[in-house]
Amino acid sequence: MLSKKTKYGLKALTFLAKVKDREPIQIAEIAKHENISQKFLESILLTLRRNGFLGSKKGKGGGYYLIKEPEDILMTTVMRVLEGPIAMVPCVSLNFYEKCDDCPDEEGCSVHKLMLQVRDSALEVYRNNTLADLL
Amino acid sequence: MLSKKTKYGLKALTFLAKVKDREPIQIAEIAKHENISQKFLESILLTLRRNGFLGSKKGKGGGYYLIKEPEDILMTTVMRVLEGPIAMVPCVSLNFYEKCDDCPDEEGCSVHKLMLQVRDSALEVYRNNTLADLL
DNA sequence: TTTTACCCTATAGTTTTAGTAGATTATCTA
DNA sequence: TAGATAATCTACTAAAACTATAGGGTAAAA
Repeated sequence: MLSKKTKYGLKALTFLAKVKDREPIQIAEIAKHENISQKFLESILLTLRRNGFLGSKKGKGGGYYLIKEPEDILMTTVMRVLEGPIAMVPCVSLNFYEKCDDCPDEEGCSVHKLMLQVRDSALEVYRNNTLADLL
Repeated sequence: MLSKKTKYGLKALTFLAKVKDREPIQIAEIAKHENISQKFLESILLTLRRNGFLGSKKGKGGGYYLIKEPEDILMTTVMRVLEGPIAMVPCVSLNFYEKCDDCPDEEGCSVHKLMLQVRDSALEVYRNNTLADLL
């Protein structure tokens, strides 16, 4: 299942991508427009800022704004930041690899075999989609 | 993330698919061979039996055995039984569809758009793999 | 001094991953 | 045929992890 964190994060990004002249939008406004718990959204926007997608401005007239062009925001990056590994199993993860402790033979593992294909197919989708494609 | 339930279930299925003449294998043996908690595996095998993948036999010489040919066991079915919906969001699920309560416009939703592609790509993988392909 | 993002903590709820205890059924043996 | 044994079956419980959200205070910008 996609976490609400990711869902909300994606919605916030697409919302901000539509804003004219990238002027700052307040958390409250995004939350209201997208039906998101404001406090939850707060933490999501924070991680999006820390990971280089958004900029922020404090005080009156402040808020969040996109600091990249939507065309340059790949879904692979967004998903990894918000949702974590794209692979469904650590032993087939490119960026978060970990050996299964219960599995002696990775090459002979049926789960490994299947999940490798699933990872590749998901990866292809995410690589072929930028934020601009979702608008 | 893939649940351990699914992971163990897949491992058990591939293990049983390799058994000569489909003779019954005890839970304990599968659990030991695949490093799985026996009691947990017990409940997994039960749902696999209830869903028509396995047969069981009680008493001495009893155990579980495959009742279909591995070539006839599609991963779509297995995944839906063990893991649940293949879609990451209910609003793009074929078998478990549900409307998002926070989302007024499904067609205009960026998450919907993206997850539809992810679902289709995953579905293609699962459709192209039977249990036999994992051996 | 108001407005906004920032930061930390707590918590209710849910899901996952088991573990415990015993009932039930089939087979084997005396 | 009776009883012992071997296995699945069932239900309940529980610990742990994760998710989603709320509260309250701090810092910075206007």
